[in-house]
Formats: sequence, C-alpha cells, structure tokens
Amino acid sequence: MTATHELTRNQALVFNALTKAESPLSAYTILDRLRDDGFRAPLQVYRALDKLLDYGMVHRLESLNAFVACAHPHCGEHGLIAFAICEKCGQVSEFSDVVIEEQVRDWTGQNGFKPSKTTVEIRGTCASCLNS
Amino acid sequence: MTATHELTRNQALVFNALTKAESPLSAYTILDRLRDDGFRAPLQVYRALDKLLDYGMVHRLESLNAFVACAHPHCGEHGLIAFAICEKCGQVSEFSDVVIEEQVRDWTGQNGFKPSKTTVEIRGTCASCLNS
DNA sequence: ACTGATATGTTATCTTATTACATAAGTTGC
DNA sequence: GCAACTTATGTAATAAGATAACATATCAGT
Ligand SMILES: [Zn+2]
Ligand SMILES: [Zn+2]
Ligand SMILES: [Zn+2]
Ligand SMILES: [Zn+2]
Repeated sequence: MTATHELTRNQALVFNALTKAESPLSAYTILDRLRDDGFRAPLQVYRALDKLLDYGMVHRLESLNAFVACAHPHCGEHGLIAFAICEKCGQVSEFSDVVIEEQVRDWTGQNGFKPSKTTVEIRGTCASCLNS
Repeated sequence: MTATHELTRNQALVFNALTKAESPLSAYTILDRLRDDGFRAPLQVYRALDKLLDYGMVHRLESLNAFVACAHPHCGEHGLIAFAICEKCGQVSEFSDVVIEEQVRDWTGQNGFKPSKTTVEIRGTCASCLNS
C-alpha cells in the first residue's frame, strides 16, 4: 500500500534536502547543502537520486536539470504527472491529469509506440508572481 | 504566411545539419559536423540555435539536451507540440495535440498561471523497433 | 563617413553528469 | 562463523552541455 521505502543514510539526506527546499534543486546544489553531512562528490548525490527516482519519491524536471520531492510521496505509483514551473520564483506545482494521460495513450496506441515515461512541463509565471 | 526567415551563414549551416540528420543532435555533435565548414566553438552553434528556436524552425528536446528541425517548418506558429522519442533508434515524431493544449489551458486558467512554453515528451520504443 | 544594431570569432569558465576503480557493509546459504 | 554475493560508499578523473567576457566584423540607415 504505502510506497515508503527504507532509505539509506545518503538517500535520506538527499530526500530531506529536497523536502526542505522551497523549489527544485540541482544535483550540485544538493551536494553543497550536504557538505556538512560529509558529502564530497557529485556521485553521492546522483546515486541517491537514482534510487529516489526509482522509488517515485523524487521527480526530475527535464527543462531545469533539477529535482523535486514528490508532492504525494505516499501515493505509490502515479499516473501521468505534469509540472507547472514558475520562472520568476521557481515554485513548482505537481499535478496528475488523466485527460492528458489518455490523450497520450491514444496517440501511442494508434502509432504502435510503447511509452515508458512521459514528461509534461509547463513553464511560465505563477499566480502569486503575477500579482506583484 | 510562410515563416521562412532569411538565415545567416551559420544559422543556415546549423539548420541544414539538423535537417539532414535522421535523429536529434546535441549542440556538440552539430559542432563536430560543421568543423569542415569553419566552426570552431560551441557558441557558434548555440547562437545559431537560439535564433532558429526563436523562429520556430528548430525544437529543443529537453529530456535529451538535443535539437531537431521542425517537422513543419513552414507552418509558422505551432500550437502545443508533443514529441515521441524512441530510445532505441533515436527517431522523433512531432505532433500537435489540441486536446492536451486545451487541458493545459484549463489547468493554467484555473490556477492563475500564465504559461510561456509547454514541453511534452513521450519516451519509449517506436513501432518499427518493436518489430525487430 | 558616422552611428547603431546584429552577427562572428575566440578563449576561458561554469554547470551537469558519468566512468573507473577501490572499499565497506549487509544478506544468504552453509 | 565464513564464503559468496549483492548493495551501498568513497574518491578521483573526465566527459558533456552551456554560458560569460571580450574583441571584430558586417550591414543598414543617415
Ligand atoms: Zn509525484
Ligand atoms: Zn512564481
Ligand atoms: Zn515544429
Ligand atoms: Zn525506434
């Protein structure tokens, strides 16, 4: 039921850093924030991220080369996820959309394409940044 | 009507390299292919790409850090574009989807988010790679 | 020719990600 | 316990992708 995984020390540190962050973090920013916890090399971050991505606890934002903690880390498997990314403040909203999911399935079905992962990222300006 | 732009030498070379390519090219691959034409530095490629992206003649695939010539370079402004990217052979199919476009508009409208660019990339295996 | 805008060339640097190799720690079966 | 195996870590080096800074050059309008 619950998708919580037993995390290793490094994985927990990385996940924690992402959960505390207000916005997406690059791998190297994570590294910097974990220097005091003994992190010394990018690979320590990337290896932890790989697992966390596997577990679905973290998502990668392709258009930013950055990572965010999942907004629903206990829901297990997601359907198709979309992100709205504010270019002003960096805030990210994660949401699922079954209509888009179905539309993707339609296209792939009709074209004999077997999808493995779908990226949907909306760049723009968030409501609170528009009011300022 | 037509969206064809007068291209500079460098822009034309880059666009041509992308048009001839069977699959997306990274900026550095483009650079290598244009060595004989006098290209020496990444910036020459990136500057040309910037313009071509502006003109809508080239698209950037965020999940690949690579670039493709637009499949419909003469249609002027696109609506929302989606890409299906085969991870086996590298082939990319570009298509527009008004349903996804409308779904994105719904979400952004309801959330007061002003979108500037939307990325939709489906990774997977294409039909011809599945039959082999 | 003077001016301003756009395009180029070149070097250095920065950011992001992976390869390679060595070591440590946990798990399973005996 | 111990061998055999798998998983996790540590560290250094390097590859791949992108930009900053600065100097020139080209072209249009006046
Ligand atoms: Zn999620
Ligand atoms: Zn914002
Ligand atoms: Zn296009
Ligand atoms: Zn294929």
